[in-house]
Amino acid sequence: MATKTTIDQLEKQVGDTVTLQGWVYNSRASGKIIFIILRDGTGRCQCVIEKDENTESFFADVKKLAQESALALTGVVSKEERATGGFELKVTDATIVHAAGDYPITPKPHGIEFLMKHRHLWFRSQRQWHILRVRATVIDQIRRFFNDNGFLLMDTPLFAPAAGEGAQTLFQVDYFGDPVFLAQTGQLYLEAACMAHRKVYCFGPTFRAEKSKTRRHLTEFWMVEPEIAFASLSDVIDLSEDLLCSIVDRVLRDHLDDLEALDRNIDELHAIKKPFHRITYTEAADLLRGSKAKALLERDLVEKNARVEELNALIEELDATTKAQGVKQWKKDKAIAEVIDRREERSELEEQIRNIPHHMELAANFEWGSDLGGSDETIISRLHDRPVAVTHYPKRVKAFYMREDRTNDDVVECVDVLAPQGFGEIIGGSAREEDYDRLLRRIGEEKLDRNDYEWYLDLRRFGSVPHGGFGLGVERTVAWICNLKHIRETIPYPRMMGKFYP
RNA sequence: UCCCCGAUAGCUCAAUUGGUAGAGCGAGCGGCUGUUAACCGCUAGGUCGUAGGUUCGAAUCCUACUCGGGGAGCCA
Repeated sequence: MATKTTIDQLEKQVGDTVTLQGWVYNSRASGKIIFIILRDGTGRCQCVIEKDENTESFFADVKKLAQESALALTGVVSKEERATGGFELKVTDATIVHAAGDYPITPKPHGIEFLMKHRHLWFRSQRQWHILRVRATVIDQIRRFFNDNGFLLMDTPLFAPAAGEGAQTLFQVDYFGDPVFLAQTGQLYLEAACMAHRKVYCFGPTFRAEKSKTRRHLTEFWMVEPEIAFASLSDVIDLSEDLLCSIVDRVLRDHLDDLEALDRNIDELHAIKKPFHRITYTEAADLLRGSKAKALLERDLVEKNARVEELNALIEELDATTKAQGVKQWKKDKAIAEVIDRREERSELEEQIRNIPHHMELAANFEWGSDLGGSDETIISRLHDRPVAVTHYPKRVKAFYMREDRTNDDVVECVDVLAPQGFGEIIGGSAREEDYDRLLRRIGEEKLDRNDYEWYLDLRRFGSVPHGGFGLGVERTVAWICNLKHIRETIPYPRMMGKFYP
Protein backbone atom coordinates (compact mmCIF):
# COMPACT_ATOMS: atom_id res chain seq x y z
CA MET A 1 0.00 0.00 0.00
CA ALA A 2 1.53 3.28 -1.11
CA THR A 3 1.58 6.16 1.36
CA LYS A 4 0.06 9.46 0.43
CA THR A 5 2.56 12.28 0.34
CA THR A 6 3.15 15.73 -1.02
CA ILE A 7 5.79 17.02 -3.42
CA ASP A 8 7.63 19.07 -0.79
CA GLN A 9 8.32 15.79 1.11
CA LEU A 10 9.76 13.83 -1.82
CA GLU A 11 13.43 14.30 -0.94
CA LYS A 12 12.88 12.13 2.15
CA GLN A 13 11.16 9.42 0.12
CA VAL A 14 13.54 8.49 -2.64
CA GLY A 15 13.06 4.80 -3.45
CA ASP A 16 9.65 4.62 -1.77
CA THR A 17 6.36 3.93 -3.48
CA VAL A 18 4.07 6.89 -2.82
CA THR A 19 0.86 8.49 -4.04
CA LEU A 20 0.70 12.12 -5.14
CA GLN A 21 -2.60 13.95 -5.57
CA GLY A 22 -2.57 17.01 -7.75
CA TRP A 23 -3.30 18.76 -11.00
CA VAL A 24 -1.77 18.52 -14.47
CA TYR A 25 0.41 21.59 -14.87
CA ASN A 26 1.67 20.49 -18.23
CA SER A 27 1.98 17.20 -20.07
CA ARG A 28 3.92 15.91 -23.03
CA ALA A 29 3.33 12.54 -24.60
CA SER A 30 4.72 10.38 -27.32
CA GLY A 31 3.49 6.98 -28.40
CA LYS A 32 4.61 5.02 -25.37
CA ILE A 33 5.67 7.51 -22.74
CA ILE A 34 3.90 10.40 -21.00
CA PHE A 35 5.53 13.15 -18.97
CA ILE A 36 3.15 14.92 -16.62
CA ILE A 37 4.27 17.92 -14.61
CA LEU A 38 2.06 17.50 -11.59
CA ARG A 39 1.49 20.37 -9.18
CA ASP A 40 -0.03 19.58 -5.81
CA GLY A 41 0.00 22.92 -4.03
CA THR A 42 3.34 22.24 -2.36
CA GLY A 43 5.45 22.10 -5.51
CA ARG A 44 5.81 20.56 -8.93
CA CYS A 45 7.05 17.11 -9.87
CA GLN A 46 7.60 15.37 -13.17
CA CYS A 47 5.73 12.06 -13.34
CA VAL A 48 6.61 9.55 -16.02
CA ILE A 49 4.25 6.92 -17.35
CA GLU A 50 5.71 4.31 -19.64
CA LYS A 51 3.33 2.09 -21.53
CA ASP A 52 3.59 -1.49 -20.22
CA GLU A 53 1.38 -4.19 -18.69
CA ASN A 54 1.01 -2.21 -15.39
CA THR A 55 -0.04 1.04 -16.98
CA GLU A 56 -1.94 -0.20 -20.01
CA SER A 57 -5.35 0.11 -18.32
CA PHE A 58 -5.09 3.87 -17.80
CA PHE A 59 -2.38 4.95 -20.24
CA ALA A 60 -4.69 6.12 -23.02
CA ASP A 61 -7.03 7.97 -20.65
CA VAL A 62 -4.24 9.80 -18.84
CA LYS A 63 -2.60 10.73 -22.13
CA LYS A 64 -5.77 12.57 -23.16
CA LEU A 65 -6.04 14.61 -19.94
CA ALA A 66 -6.18 18.35 -20.43
CA GLN A 67 -4.21 20.90 -18.44
CA GLU A 68 -5.43 21.25 -14.80
CA SER A 69 -7.13 17.86 -14.73
CA ALA A 70 -6.99 16.39 -11.22
CA LEU A 71 -5.50 12.98 -10.59
CA ALA A 72 -3.75 10.71 -8.11
CA LEU A 73 -0.54 9.08 -9.26
CA THR A 74 1.23 6.23 -7.50
CA GLY A 75 4.81 5.27 -8.22
CA VAL A 76 8.42 5.08 -7.12
CA VAL A 77 10.30 8.27 -6.25
CA SER A 78 13.72 8.80 -7.75
CA LYS A 79 16.26 11.57 -7.95
CA GLU A 80 16.31 12.84 -11.49
CA GLU A 81 18.42 15.76 -12.63
CA ARG A 82 16.64 16.03 -15.95
CA ALA A 83 13.32 16.78 -14.23
CA THR A 84 12.14 20.16 -12.90
CA GLY A 85 12.34 20.04 -9.12
CA GLY A 86 15.00 17.36 -9.17
CA PHE A 87 12.72 14.40 -8.42
CA GLU A 88 10.61 12.14 -10.54
CA LEU A 89 7.78 9.69 -10.00
CA LYS A 90 7.80 6.54 -12.11
CA VAL A 91 4.09 5.85 -12.23
CA THR A 92 2.62 2.40 -11.66
CA ASP A 93 -0.97 3.39 -10.95
CA ALA A 94 -3.22 6.33 -11.72
CA THR A 95 -6.68 7.48 -10.69
CA ILE A 96 -8.36 10.27 -12.58
CA VAL A 97 -10.21 12.48 -10.08
CA HIS A 98 -11.52 14.96 -12.61
CA ALA A 99 -10.86 15.40 -16.30
CA ALA A 100 -10.71 19.15 -16.88
CA GLY A 101 -12.27 20.97 -19.79
CA ASP A 102 -10.50 23.50 -21.95
CA TYR A 103 -8.33 25.43 -19.46
CA PRO A 104 -8.06 29.09 -20.45
CA ILE A 105 -4.59 29.89 -19.13
CA THR A 106 -2.13 28.10 -21.37
CA PRO A 107 1.65 27.95 -20.92
CA LYS A 108 1.94 30.86 -23.37
CA PRO A 109 1.85 34.63 -22.89
CA HIS A 110 -1.43 36.25 -21.87
CA GLY A 111 -2.53 39.84 -21.51
CA ILE A 112 -3.17 41.36 -18.10
CA GLU A 113 -6.87 41.97 -18.70
CA PHE A 114 -7.42 38.32 -19.49
CA LEU A 115 -5.40 37.18 -16.49
CA MET A 116 -7.24 39.51 -14.13
CA LYS A 117 -10.59 38.17 -15.35
CA HIS A 118 -9.28 34.71 -14.50
CA ARG A 119 -7.63 35.63 -11.21
CA HIS A 120 -9.35 32.65 -9.56
CA LEU A 121 -7.38 30.39 -11.92
CA TRP A 122 -4.36 32.62 -12.48
CA PHE A 123 -2.99 32.15 -8.99
CA ARG A 124 -2.44 28.46 -9.77
CA SER A 125 0.35 29.65 -12.09
CA GLN A 126 3.90 29.38 -10.92
CA ARG A 127 4.85 33.01 -10.51
CA GLN A 128 1.64 33.88 -8.66
CA TRP A 129 2.10 30.85 -6.45
CA HIS A 130 5.54 32.09 -5.34
CA ILE A 131 4.27 35.61 -4.64
CA LEU A 132 1.32 34.54 -2.52
CA ARG A 133 3.57 32.26 -0.49
CA VAL A 134 5.79 35.23 0.35
CA ARG A 135 2.72 37.31 1.19
CA ALA A 136 1.56 34.72 3.72
CA THR A 137 4.95 34.76 5.42
CA VAL A 138 5.13 38.55 5.48
CA ILE A 139 1.77 38.59 7.26
CA ASP A 140 2.79 35.83 9.63
CA GLN A 141 6.02 37.64 10.51
CA ILE A 142 4.16 40.89 11.18
CA ARG A 143 1.92 39.12 13.68
CA ARG A 144 4.84 37.31 15.28
CA PHE A 145 6.89 40.45 15.55
CA PHE A 146 4.23 42.31 17.46
CA ASN A 147 3.10 39.37 19.56
CA ASP A 148 6.71 38.61 20.54
CA ASN A 149 7.45 42.22 21.41
CA GLY A 150 4.72 42.86 23.93
CA PHE A 151 2.05 44.30 21.66
CA LEU A 152 -1.58 43.39 22.23
CA LEU A 153 -3.86 42.87 19.22
CA MET A 154 -6.72 45.36 19.32
CA ASP A 155 -9.21 44.93 16.50
CA THR A 156 -10.63 48.23 15.35
CA PRO A 157 -14.00 48.67 13.60
CA LEU A 158 -14.38 48.57 9.84
CA PHE A 159 -17.58 50.62 10.00
CA ALA A 160 -16.54 54.09 11.06
CA PRO A 161 -18.73 57.12 11.74
CA ALA A 162 -16.34 59.81 10.52
CA ALA A 163 -13.22 60.27 8.53
CA GLY A 164 -9.86 59.38 9.97
CA GLU A 165 -8.02 61.71 7.65
CA GLY A 166 -9.73 63.03 4.56
CA ALA A 167 -13.39 62.39 3.83
CA GLN A 168 -13.10 62.47 0.03
CA THR A 169 -11.55 59.04 -0.17
CA LEU A 170 -14.02 57.04 1.90
CA PHE A 171 -16.49 54.45 0.75
CA GLN A 172 -19.89 55.28 2.13
CA VAL A 173 -22.26 52.47 3.05
CA ASP A 174 -25.82 52.40 4.30
CA TYR A 175 -25.94 51.42 7.96
CA PHE A 176 -29.64 50.85 8.78
CA GLY A 177 -30.43 54.14 7.16
CA ASP A 178 -27.43 56.05 8.51
CA PRO A 179 -24.39 56.82 6.39
CA VAL A 180 -21.19 55.28 7.71
CA PHE A 181 -17.81 54.77 6.11
CA LEU A 182 -15.51 51.84 5.54
CA ALA A 183 -12.47 52.45 7.68
CA GLN A 184 -9.31 53.72 6.08
CA THR A 185 -7.35 53.49 9.32
CA GLY A 186 -7.81 52.14 12.83
CA GLN A 187 -5.43 54.68 14.27
CA LEU A 188 -7.71 56.89 16.35
CA TYR A 189 -9.22 53.83 17.98
CA LEU A 190 -5.76 52.45 18.60
CA GLU A 191 -4.67 55.64 20.32
CA ALA A 192 -7.44 55.04 22.81
CA ALA A 193 -6.43 51.40 23.18
CA CYS A 194 -2.76 52.15 23.83
CA MET A 195 -3.81 54.15 26.88
CA ALA A 196 -5.27 50.90 28.22
CA HIS A 197 -2.62 48.38 27.08
CA ARG A 198 0.42 50.57 26.40
CA LYS A 199 1.60 48.74 23.22
CA VAL A 200 -1.12 47.69 20.79
CA TYR A 201 -1.59 46.96 17.11
CA CYS A 202 -4.40 46.35 14.70
CA PHE A 203 -4.19 44.41 11.48
CA GLY A 204 -6.87 44.15 8.87
CA PRO A 205 -8.26 45.29 5.57
CA THR A 206 -8.64 48.97 4.93
CA PHE A 207 -10.53 50.84 2.23
CA ARG A 208 -9.70 53.89 0.17
CA ALA A 209 -11.92 55.28 -2.54
CA GLU A 210 -9.01 57.04 -4.22
CA LYS A 211 -9.57 57.38 -7.93
CA SER A 212 -6.08 56.31 -8.78
CA LYS A 213 -5.28 53.74 -11.41
CA THR A 214 -1.63 53.12 -10.78
CA ARG A 215 0.63 50.21 -9.98
CA ARG A 216 0.78 51.31 -6.34
CA HIS A 217 -2.93 51.51 -5.50
CA LEU A 218 -5.67 49.15 -4.39
CA THR A 219 -9.08 50.18 -3.06
CA GLU A 220 -8.95 47.35 -0.51
CA PHE A 221 -5.61 46.56 1.07
CA TRP A 222 -4.17 45.23 4.31
CA MET A 223 -2.46 47.44 6.80
CA VAL A 224 -0.85 46.84 10.17
CA GLU A 225 -0.83 49.72 12.63
CA PRO A 226 1.08 49.71 15.93
CA GLU A 227 0.55 52.40 18.55
CA ILE A 228 2.63 52.95 21.68
CA ALA A 229 2.04 55.07 24.78
CA PHE A 230 4.99 57.06 26.11
CA ALA A 231 6.64 57.00 22.70
CA SER A 232 8.51 59.70 20.82
CA LEU A 233 8.92 60.03 17.08
CA SER A 234 12.33 58.44 17.41
CA ASP A 235 10.78 55.42 19.17
CA VAL A 236 8.32 55.12 16.28
CA ILE A 237 11.12 55.12 13.71
CA ASP A 238 13.10 52.55 15.73
CA LEU A 239 10.05 50.31 15.72
CA SER A 240 9.55 50.64 11.97
CA GLU A 241 13.20 49.67 11.41
CA ASP A 242 12.92 46.62 13.66
CA LEU A 243 9.70 45.51 11.97
CA LEU A 244 10.97 45.88 8.41
CA CYS A 245 14.25 44.14 9.24
CA SER A 246 12.46 41.24 10.88
CA ILE A 247 10.18 40.82 7.84
CA VAL A 248 13.08 40.88 5.38
CA ASP A 249 15.17 38.48 7.52
CA ARG A 250 12.31 36.02 7.81
CA VAL A 251 11.56 36.03 4.08
CA LEU A 252 15.26 35.59 3.30
CA ARG A 253 15.36 32.66 5.74
CA ASP A 254 12.24 30.85 4.53
CA HIS A 255 11.74 31.88 0.92
CA LEU A 256 15.06 32.03 -0.90
CA ASP A 257 13.74 29.62 -3.51
CA ASP A 258 10.62 31.73 -4.08
CA LEU A 259 12.65 34.93 -4.33
CA GLU A 260 15.00 33.29 -6.81
CA ALA A 261 12.06 32.06 -8.87
CA LEU A 262 10.81 35.65 -8.90
CA ASP A 263 14.24 36.88 -10.03
CA ARG A 264 14.63 39.04 -6.94
CA ASN A 265 18.09 40.53 -6.35
CA ILE A 266 18.95 38.90 -2.99
CA ASP A 267 21.92 41.16 -2.22
CA GLU A 268 19.68 44.20 -2.19
CA LEU A 269 17.56 42.50 0.47
CA HIS A 270 20.58 41.46 2.53
CA ALA A 271 21.53 45.15 2.60
CA ILE A 272 18.38 45.98 4.58
CA LYS A 273 19.92 46.53 8.00
CA LYS A 274 19.56 48.99 10.85
CA PRO A 275 19.97 51.88 11.02
CA PHE A 276 17.97 53.24 8.09
CA HIS A 277 18.76 56.67 6.75
CA ARG A 278 16.93 59.44 8.57
CA ILE A 279 16.51 62.80 6.93
CA THR A 280 14.11 65.65 7.55
CA TYR A 281 11.71 66.92 4.96
CA THR A 282 13.82 70.08 4.74
CA GLU A 283 16.94 68.01 4.02
CA ALA A 284 14.97 66.01 1.47
CA ALA A 285 13.94 69.24 -0.22
CA ASP A 286 17.59 70.33 -0.37
CA LEU A 287 18.52 66.95 -1.76
CA LEU A 288 15.92 67.31 -4.50
CA ARG A 289 17.20 70.71 -5.48
CA GLY A 290 20.82 69.64 -5.26
CA SER A 291 23.35 68.41 -7.77
CA LYS A 292 23.04 64.73 -6.81
CA ALA A 293 19.39 64.57 -7.83
CA LYS A 294 20.13 66.37 -11.06
CA ALA A 295 23.05 64.07 -11.84
CA LEU A 296 20.91 61.01 -11.09
CA LEU A 297 18.23 62.05 -13.54
CA GLU A 298 20.73 63.12 -16.18
CA ARG A 299 22.44 59.76 -15.92
CA ASP A 300 19.00 58.13 -16.10
CA LEU A 301 18.24 59.94 -19.30
CA VAL A 302 21.48 58.77 -20.89
CA GLU A 303 21.08 55.18 -19.67
CA LYS A 304 17.46 54.90 -20.66
CA ASN A 305 18.10 56.30 -24.10
CA ALA A 306 20.93 53.84 -24.55
CA ARG A 307 18.68 51.02 -23.47
CA VAL A 308 16.01 52.08 -25.96
CA GLU A 309 18.63 51.92 -28.73
CA GLU A 310 19.61 48.48 -27.51
CA LEU A 311 15.98 47.41 -27.51
CA ASN A 312 15.40 48.75 -31.00
CA ALA A 313 18.22 46.59 -32.29
CA LEU A 314 17.06 43.58 -30.29
CA ILE A 315 13.47 43.90 -31.46
CA GLU A 316 14.57 44.20 -35.06
CA GLU A 317 16.69 41.09 -34.72
CA LEU A 318 13.89 39.12 -33.05
CA ASP A 319 11.41 40.28 -35.66
CA ALA A 320 13.70 38.93 -38.32
CA THR A 321 13.80 35.59 -36.49
CA THR A 322 10.02 35.37 -36.38
CA LYS A 323 9.80 35.93 -40.13
CA ALA A 324 12.78 33.84 -41.18
CA GLN A 325 12.34 30.66 -43.16
CA GLY A 326 13.44 27.35 -41.73
CA VAL A 327 13.44 28.45 -38.09
CA LYS A 328 11.87 26.00 -35.65
CA GLN A 329 8.40 27.04 -34.55
CA TRP A 330 9.24 26.98 -30.84
CA LYS A 331 12.11 29.37 -31.51
CA LYS A 332 9.72 31.69 -33.31
CA ASP A 333 7.27 31.43 -30.39
CA LYS A 334 10.00 32.41 -27.99
CA ALA A 335 11.08 35.28 -30.20
CA ILE A 336 7.49 36.54 -30.48
CA ALA A 337 7.02 36.37 -26.72
CA GLU A 338 10.25 38.25 -26.21
CA VAL A 339 9.32 40.89 -28.75
CA ILE A 340 6.14 41.53 -26.77
CA ASP A 341 8.13 41.89 -23.54
CA ARG A 342 10.79 44.10 -25.08
CA ARG A 343 8.23 46.34 -26.76
CA GLU A 344 6.50 46.78 -23.44
CA GLU A 345 9.81 47.62 -21.80
CA ARG A 346 10.55 50.07 -24.58
CA SER A 347 7.24 51.89 -24.37
CA GLU A 348 7.66 52.14 -20.60
CA LEU A 349 11.15 53.55 -21.00
CA GLU A 350 9.95 56.00 -23.60
CA GLU A 351 7.28 57.24 -21.21
CA GLN A 352 9.89 57.58 -18.47
CA ILE A 353 12.20 59.44 -20.81
CA ARG A 354 9.37 61.82 -21.68
CA ASN A 355 8.77 62.39 -17.97
CA ILE A 356 12.35 62.91 -16.84
CA PRO A 357 12.61 66.59 -17.86
CA HIS A 358 9.39 67.24 -15.99
CA HIS A 359 10.68 65.35 -12.94
CA MET A 360 13.93 67.29 -13.06
CA GLU A 361 12.00 70.50 -13.13
CA LEU A 362 9.77 69.43 -10.25
CA ALA A 363 12.80 68.45 -8.17
CA ALA A 364 14.89 71.51 -9.05
CA ASN A 365 12.04 73.90 -8.30
CA PHE A 366 10.77 72.04 -5.27
CA GLU A 367 9.27 74.52 -2.87
CA TRP A 368 9.38 74.12 0.86
CA GLY A 369 5.81 73.53 1.98
CA SER A 370 4.45 71.32 -0.74
CA ASP A 371 4.13 67.58 -0.37
CA LEU A 372 6.68 65.21 -1.88
CA GLY A 373 5.36 63.87 -5.18
CA GLY A 374 5.77 60.34 -6.46
CA SER A 375 8.76 61.28 -8.60
CA ASP A 376 10.36 63.11 -5.66
CA GLU A 377 10.03 60.05 -3.44
CA THR A 378 11.56 57.92 -6.16
CA ILE A 379 14.55 60.22 -6.43
CA ILE A 380 15.12 60.28 -2.68
CA SER A 381 14.80 56.52 -2.29
CA ARG A 382 17.11 55.88 -5.25
CA LEU A 383 19.79 58.09 -3.71
CA HIS A 384 19.97 55.62 -0.80
CA ASP A 385 20.76 51.92 -0.57
CA ARG A 386 18.59 51.31 2.48
CA PRO A 387 15.10 52.49 3.40
CA VAL A 388 14.90 56.22 4.10
CA ALA A 389 12.86 57.73 6.92
CA VAL A 390 11.77 61.24 5.96
CA THR A 391 10.60 63.23 8.98
CA HIS A 392 9.19 66.62 9.95
CA TYR A 393 6.92 67.51 7.04
CA PRO A 394 5.17 70.86 6.88
CA LYS A 395 2.07 70.85 9.04
CA ARG A 396 -0.31 71.77 6.26
CA VAL A 397 0.34 68.68 4.12
CA LYS A 398 -0.19 66.29 7.02
CA ALA A 399 -3.09 65.12 9.19
CA PHE A 400 -4.52 67.11 12.11
CA TYR A 401 -3.53 64.62 14.81
CA MET A 402 0.21 64.80 14.17
CA ARG A 403 2.29 66.37 16.93
CA GLU A 404 3.58 69.86 16.29
CA ASP A 405 7.33 70.19 16.62
CA ARG A 406 7.81 72.24 19.79
CA THR A 407 10.90 73.92 18.31
CA ASN A 408 9.25 74.77 14.99
CA ASP A 409 5.49 75.13 14.73
CA ASP A 410 5.54 74.87 10.94
CA VAL A 411 6.40 71.16 10.93
CA VAL A 412 4.99 68.06 12.57
CA GLU A 413 6.73 65.04 14.08
CA CYS A 414 5.90 62.57 11.35
CA VAL A 415 7.76 59.96 9.34
CA ASP A 416 7.36 58.38 5.93
CA VAL A 417 9.56 55.38 5.29
CA LEU A 418 10.49 54.99 1.63
CA ALA A 419 11.51 51.56 0.39
CA PRO A 420 14.71 51.44 -1.67
CA GLN A 421 15.02 50.91 -5.44
CA GLY A 422 12.37 53.52 -5.99
CA PHE A 423 9.50 51.53 -4.51
CA GLY A 424 8.29 54.53 -2.58
CA GLU A 425 6.31 54.95 0.61
CA ILE A 426 5.51 51.79 2.55
CA ILE A 427 5.14 53.31 6.01
CA GLY A 428 3.51 56.49 7.23
CA GLY A 429 3.52 57.40 10.91
CA SER A 430 3.92 60.10 13.52
CA ALA A 431 3.98 61.17 17.11
CA ARG A 432 0.41 62.21 17.99
CA GLU A 433 -0.55 65.55 19.42
CA GLU A 434 -1.07 64.95 23.15
CA ASP A 435 -1.84 68.54 24.13
CA TYR A 436 -5.57 69.24 24.41
CA ASP A 437 -5.46 72.89 23.30
CA ARG A 438 -3.18 72.32 20.36
CA LEU A 439 -5.28 69.36 19.14
CA LEU A 440 -8.49 71.35 19.45
CA ARG A 441 -6.94 74.18 17.47
CA ARG A 442 -5.82 71.78 14.75
CA ILE A 443 -9.32 70.29 14.49
CA GLY A 444 -10.59 73.80 13.97
CA GLU A 445 -7.92 74.68 11.42
CA GLU A 446 -8.78 71.62 9.36
CA LYS A 447 -12.49 72.57 9.60
CA LEU A 448 -13.44 69.23 11.10
CA ASP A 449 -16.59 68.81 13.17
CA ARG A 450 -15.52 68.84 16.80
CA ASN A 451 -18.51 66.72 17.80
CA ASP A 452 -17.12 63.78 15.87
CA TYR A 453 -13.95 63.94 17.94
CA GLU A 454 -15.21 64.42 21.48
CA TRP A 455 -14.26 60.89 22.46
CA TYR A 456 -10.86 61.41 20.87
CA LEU A 457 -10.36 64.64 22.83
CA ASP A 458 -11.14 62.67 26.00
CA LEU A 459 -7.77 60.95 25.53
CA ARG A 460 -6.18 64.37 26.09
CA ARG A 461 -8.30 65.02 29.18
CA PHE A 462 -7.52 61.89 31.12
CA GLY A 463 -3.85 61.08 31.54
CA SER A 464 -2.65 62.31 28.19
CA VAL A 465 0.89 61.16 27.34
CA PRO A 466 3.15 61.41 24.31
CA HIS A 467 2.38 58.50 22.01
CA GLY A 468 2.77 57.50 18.42
CA GLY A 469 2.64 54.80 15.78
CA PHE A 470 2.58 54.07 12.09
CA GLY A 471 0.82 52.15 9.36
CA LEU A 472 2.56 49.61 7.13
CA GLY A 473 0.94 48.60 3.83
CA VAL A 474 1.26 44.84 3.40
CA GLU A 475 0.86 44.80 -0.38
CA ARG A 476 3.43 47.51 -1.02
CA THR A 477 5.83 45.68 1.26
CA VAL A 478 5.30 42.42 -0.62
CA ALA A 479 5.71 44.20 -3.96
CA TRP A 480 9.01 45.64 -2.78
CA ILE A 481 10.33 42.38 -1.31
CA CYS A 482 9.33 40.39 -4.41
CA ASN A 483 10.42 43.17 -6.78
CA LEU A 484 7.04 43.33 -8.52
CA LYS A 485 6.13 45.99 -11.00
CA HIS A 486 2.50 46.01 -9.96
CA ILE A 487 0.76 45.72 -6.61
CA ARG A 488 -2.17 43.73 -8.05
CA GLU A 489 -0.15 40.51 -7.92
CA THR A 490 0.48 40.74 -4.17
CA ILE A 491 -3.09 39.97 -3.04
CA PRO A 492 -5.23 36.97 -3.99
CA TYR A 493 -8.21 39.03 -5.15
CA PRO A 494 -7.17 42.59 -5.97
CA ARG A 495 -9.78 45.32 -5.70
CA MET A 496 -8.98 48.31 -7.83
CA MET A 497 -10.80 51.32 -9.17
CA GLY A 498 -13.59 49.93 -11.34
CA LYS A 499 -12.64 46.29 -10.72
CA PHE A 500 -14.25 43.82 -8.35
CA TYR A 501 -14.51 40.56 -10.32
CA PRO A 502 -13.94 37.75 -9.50
C1' U B 1 -10.88 64.81 -13.26
C1' C B 2 -6.65 65.35 -16.84
C1' C B 3 -2.66 63.40 -20.39
C1' C B 4 -0.58 59.20 -23.48
C1' C B 5 -1.34 54.19 -25.69
C1' G B 6 -4.45 50.25 -27.23
C1' A B 7 -8.99 46.95 -28.88
C1' U B 8 -8.53 41.55 -35.22
C1' A B 9 -10.14 33.53 -33.86
C1' G B 10 -10.86 30.86 -26.89
C1' C B 11 -5.40 33.08 -26.06
C1' U B 12 -0.93 35.95 -27.97
C1' C B 13 -0.10 38.55 -32.20
C1' A B 14 0.35 39.49 -38.03
C1' A B 15 -2.04 41.66 -42.36
C1' U B 16 3.23 44.37 -47.76
C1' U B 17 0.36 51.06 -45.05
C1' G B 18 -6.97 51.79 -48.61
C1' G B 19 -7.66 46.28 -52.58
C1' U B 20 -10.46 38.49 -51.26
C1' A B 21 -8.70 38.12 -42.94
C1' G B 22 -3.36 34.99 -41.50
C1' A B 23 0.17 32.34 -38.03
C1' G B 24 1.35 29.97 -33.51
C1' C B 25 -0.76 28.23 -29.07
C1' G B 26 -5.23 26.03 -27.20
C1' A B 27 -9.37 22.41 -28.96
C1' G B 28 -10.50 17.66 -32.14
C1' C B 29 -8.23 13.38 -34.99
C1' G B 30 -3.69 10.54 -36.27
C1' G B 31 1.78 9.54 -35.43
C1' C B 32 6.17 9.39 -32.29
C1' U B 33 10.06 5.65 -25.87
C1' G B 34 13.34 10.95 -22.21
C1' U B 35 10.24 15.31 -22.98
C1' U B 36 11.60 20.40 -20.47
C1' A B 37 6.45 26.41 -23.18
C1' A B 38 8.25 18.80 -26.79
C1' C B 39 7.73 17.60 -31.99
C1' C B 40 5.29 16.07 -37.07
C1' G B 41 0.60 15.76 -40.26
C1' C B 42 -4.65 16.92 -40.89
C1' U B 43 -9.51 19.46 -39.15
C1' A B 44 -12.72 23.06 -37.03
C1' G B 45 -12.65 28.06 -35.38
C1' G B 46 -13.92 35.56 -37.44
C1' U B 47 -20.40 40.83 -37.40
C1' C B 48 -11.92 43.09 -37.31
C1' G B 49 -14.90 46.86 -29.57
C1' U B 50 -19.80 49.88 -30.82
C1' A B 51 -22.23 53.71 -33.88
C1' G B 52 -21.72 57.11 -37.70
C1' G B 53 -18.72 59.36 -41.77
C1' U B 54 -15.02 59.71 -46.17
C1' U B 55 -14.25 56.30 -50.54
C1' C B 56 -15.66 52.49 -56.39
C1' G B 57 -13.68 49.85 -52.10
C1' A B 58 -12.16 50.47 -44.82
C1' A B 59 -9.35 45.95 -39.96
C1' U B 60 -6.51 50.14 -42.09
C1' C B 61 -8.41 57.22 -42.76
C1' C B 62 -11.95 60.81 -39.74
C1' U B 63 -15.61 61.72 -35.47
C1' A B 64 -18.10 60.14 -31.09
C1' C B 65 -18.78 56.49 -27.49
C1' U B 66 -17.53 51.92 -24.59
C1' C B 67 -13.87 48.98 -22.42
C1' G B 68 -8.74 48.07 -21.10
C1' G B 69 -3.41 49.50 -20.07
C1' G B 70 0.15 53.26 -18.32
C1' G B 71 0.93 57.96 -15.94
C1' A B 72 -0.48 62.77 -13.09
C1' G B 73 -3.06 64.37 -8.67
C1' C B 74 -3.93 61.63 -3.82
C1' C B 75 -2.01 57.91 -0.92
C1' A B 76 0.00 52.63 2.37
